[in-house]
Amino acid sequence: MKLEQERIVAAALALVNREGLSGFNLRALALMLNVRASALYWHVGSKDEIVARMAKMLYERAFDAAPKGVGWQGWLLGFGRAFRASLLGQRDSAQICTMARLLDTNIPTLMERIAAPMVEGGIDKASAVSMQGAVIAYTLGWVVYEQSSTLHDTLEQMYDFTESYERGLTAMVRGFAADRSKPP
Amino acid sequence: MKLEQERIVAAALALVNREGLSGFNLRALALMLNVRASALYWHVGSKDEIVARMAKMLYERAFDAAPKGVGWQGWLLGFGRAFRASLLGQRDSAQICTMARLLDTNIPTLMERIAAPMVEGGIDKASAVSMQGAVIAYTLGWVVYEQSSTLHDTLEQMYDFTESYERGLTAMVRGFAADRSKPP
DNA sequence: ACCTGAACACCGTTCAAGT
DNA sequence: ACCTGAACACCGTTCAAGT
Repeated sequence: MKLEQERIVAAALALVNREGLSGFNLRALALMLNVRASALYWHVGSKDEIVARMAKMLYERAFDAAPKGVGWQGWLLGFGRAFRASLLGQRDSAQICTMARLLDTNIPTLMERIAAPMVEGGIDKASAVSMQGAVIAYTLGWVVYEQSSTLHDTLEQMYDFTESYERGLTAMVRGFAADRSKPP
Repeated sequence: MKLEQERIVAAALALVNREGLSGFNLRALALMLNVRASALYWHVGSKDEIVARMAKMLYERAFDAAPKGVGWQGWLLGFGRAFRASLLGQRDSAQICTMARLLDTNIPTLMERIAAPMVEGGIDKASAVSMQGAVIAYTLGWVVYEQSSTLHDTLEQMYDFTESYERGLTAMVRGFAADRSKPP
């Protein structure tokens, strides 16, 4: 039963990769699974829930790919890069994350797990979640523009996406480090 | 004729404020203007175009509200805050900006205008657009989570939105300043 | 337990026809 | 020039009915 949900989410991500988010609908999704659209409702509550699970998958991929044991600054940098890579690996992923209404049950566990490497590094939990949230927000927003069908080409000829993302990321993390070295 | 388009966009923003983005449809929008949905197509090309114009409005409000003549670092900080304020003043604004496919004609002029205060401050255009883009991305991403119906309450009890946004913003801008003081 | 078939209300968009 | 009325194809979702 859990397996069926994961099959649905995987098919949904593949469908968005092929057709784009605007071409993602339950009839086409059901067709990929050799089933009718109404059959999906046995395994999943709504289209919104599918979108939420897609977004969760993108966060988890980032968490799994991010290098561990590199200190809290290294973790912030690594998770940011891994999150961007996760998003760039999936078409319209930034839109998916933006419109996803993550389930209340998923949120605490997901945030705990992501902030854990920082707390272990000696950062208080409030600061950890706050800084982590800033890096995630920056990365998501960055990919919104990088994936924008109308903005991508124009932006690309003004600066290199990876290089500029990196500059913003390191600037932010360096600024956080400077912040924490001044107040005891 | 231009006036009609602005009336449509204003009504659309008001409708989203009342009903949310999911309740925003052309029949309801037309009703607000005492007209049928099909009549909108005389003044505007599509629903997507209306969304693009809504997003453009949000960027312009930020630009107009941001303080001028405060140096390039002050401009980055001021524009970031003004953009966040503009977004928070409109329901579901982050979603609007994310899904908006800005028209190609608007992009160059809009970006030129936003980067102009930095270029006047002695920053080369490529760096200006890059740093500006990072601040915009961070702010948009931040408000995505701040406006998220399922995340807002959980995040609010972990940290103060305004204070944490401010810490991320100043960290990034301070990092940019440190960057530029080292390489000549 | 799991799926189909048919239907429901709703949506963006088009277009002939009105004024 | 600007709008209406009616229609089109499509969508998420529900639910009785099948197996």
